[in-house]
Amino acid sequence: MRRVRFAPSPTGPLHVGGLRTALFNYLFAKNSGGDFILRIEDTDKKREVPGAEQYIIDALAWCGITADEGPKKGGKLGPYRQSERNYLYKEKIKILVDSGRAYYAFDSEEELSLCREDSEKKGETFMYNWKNRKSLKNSLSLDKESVEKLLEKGEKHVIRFLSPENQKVKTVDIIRGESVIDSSLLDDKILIKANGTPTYHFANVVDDHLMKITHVIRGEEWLPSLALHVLLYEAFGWEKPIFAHLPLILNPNGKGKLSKRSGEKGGFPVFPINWSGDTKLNGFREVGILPEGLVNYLATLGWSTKEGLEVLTLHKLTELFLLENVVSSAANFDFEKLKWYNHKHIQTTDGYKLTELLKDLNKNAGEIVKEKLVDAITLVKERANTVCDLWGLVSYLFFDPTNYDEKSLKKISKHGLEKIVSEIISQCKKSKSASGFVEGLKSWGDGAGIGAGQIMMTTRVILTGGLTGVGVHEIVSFIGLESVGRRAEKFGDRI
RNA sequence: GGCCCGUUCGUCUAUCGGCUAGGACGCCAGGUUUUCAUCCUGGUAAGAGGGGUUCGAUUCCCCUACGGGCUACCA
Repeated sequence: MRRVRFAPSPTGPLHVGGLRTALFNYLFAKNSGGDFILRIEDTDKKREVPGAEQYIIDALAWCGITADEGPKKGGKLGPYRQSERNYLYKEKIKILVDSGRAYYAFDSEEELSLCREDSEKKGETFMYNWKNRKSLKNSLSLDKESVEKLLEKGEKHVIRFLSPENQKVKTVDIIRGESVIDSSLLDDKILIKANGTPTYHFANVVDDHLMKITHVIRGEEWLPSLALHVLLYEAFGWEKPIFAHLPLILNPNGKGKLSKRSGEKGGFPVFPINWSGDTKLNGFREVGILPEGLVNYLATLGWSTKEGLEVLTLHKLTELFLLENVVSSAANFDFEKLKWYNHKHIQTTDGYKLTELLKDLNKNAGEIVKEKLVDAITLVKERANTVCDLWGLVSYLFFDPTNYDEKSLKKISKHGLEKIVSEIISQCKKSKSASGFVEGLKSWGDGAGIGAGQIMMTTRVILTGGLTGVGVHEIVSFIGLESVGRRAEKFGDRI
């Protein structure tokens, strides 16, 4: 059975890149009834942000993605926070040290940054590996006794992986295929930091093995580390999972990874839901995007169905998802297309649900009687791209226009205007229903020699303040003849 | 700089050696809507460049260019 994991760091709100990774993991697992595991990679306590873990869980839940095992949910292969698994890393690193695949290094950070500066001056990149490890301060260069003495003394040290000097490392990524890396280009990565906690590379491999992860699906930024991870598995003698590196999501112009800044510049969020940390941030939810729309759009970034299907629900996506159909090239984020997907999902969402969402998002809408608003929204929802759009589409059904669109005024003819307005007012008094009103106006027009189009356009301007909106008949029937009369009088006063 | 990954319409993508290069978003035009939008129909627009391999390359290989990622005691 497939077991996959999403392993974010709680360093801030989850952005769409991370969300897409989570989504693909989830779809892949659920496609075959496998397990989706949430693991919090909080080994770097300095960077941890309060509330971030909860945010990740909430954001995923909003999208309909729930973990089968995780820090809150529990599970038989926990704990699911790396900070609570240190005893396991201690246990496993011993295996590597004892077998000579890892070693103690006593170089201070200052010493190393001096080395880096030195190399940089020569136009080189400093690497801690087979080339120079013998001339640095570690258990390979020092004799056994002094190493023991240093350890006894409690001298600060890290534990590094001993990268082989001259080995061709074959890596396989099922999206990109095989690749061979020369291990002499690798450096002796730190596995255990001076404070005794593991780095990503070590914790990741140990946890994936212990949690019986079958497929590692993660962002492309990990591709350069794949050879190291493969070497780590081999050093332990563990079976490797299958690796898949997802292409990155880039800014709309293709320059750089999608970032908060580019979202600000382009006028769109990059987070699923609002973040209320030290800086407040809007999410897609707050600008009126449905989780169904976001999920659908994200799924098409780097993946597609053979049949070219476009509008799909989460449920349908899990049915159709194939890792083989994931592409290897990065995708530019396009808010316009997201809005189109959202538009499609709004059309199939019922008016009641949309009303609740709008009431949360818009204070004015919150004050309107729910049943009335449901009716109005049902009338207009097929036109909206976002939940927020709904308000603009529906407001003339509740409020008299306060001003009239210039262009629309020009379009309705000047002469006869007063006659039309007063006829509208008198029809309001005479008529019993919306259809009676419309019919009455039309037949009056026939007699007076005024075209029906002209009358309806005028009525529309009176009712909406412009030449927009649902059918005149619908508007009249929704707001009632009394309101129509009032709006006509207000309009009459204006001209 | 070094290493790695990538490159099909403006954007997301299809094509697994035979192509008049398909679909979607966007944009434009027409129709429906006595308005606007929705909706429908049509149009616009692409294989980065150069070498190979082949009867035939968008597809396979190499080089170049461009873009991206990594290069931390961050993940």
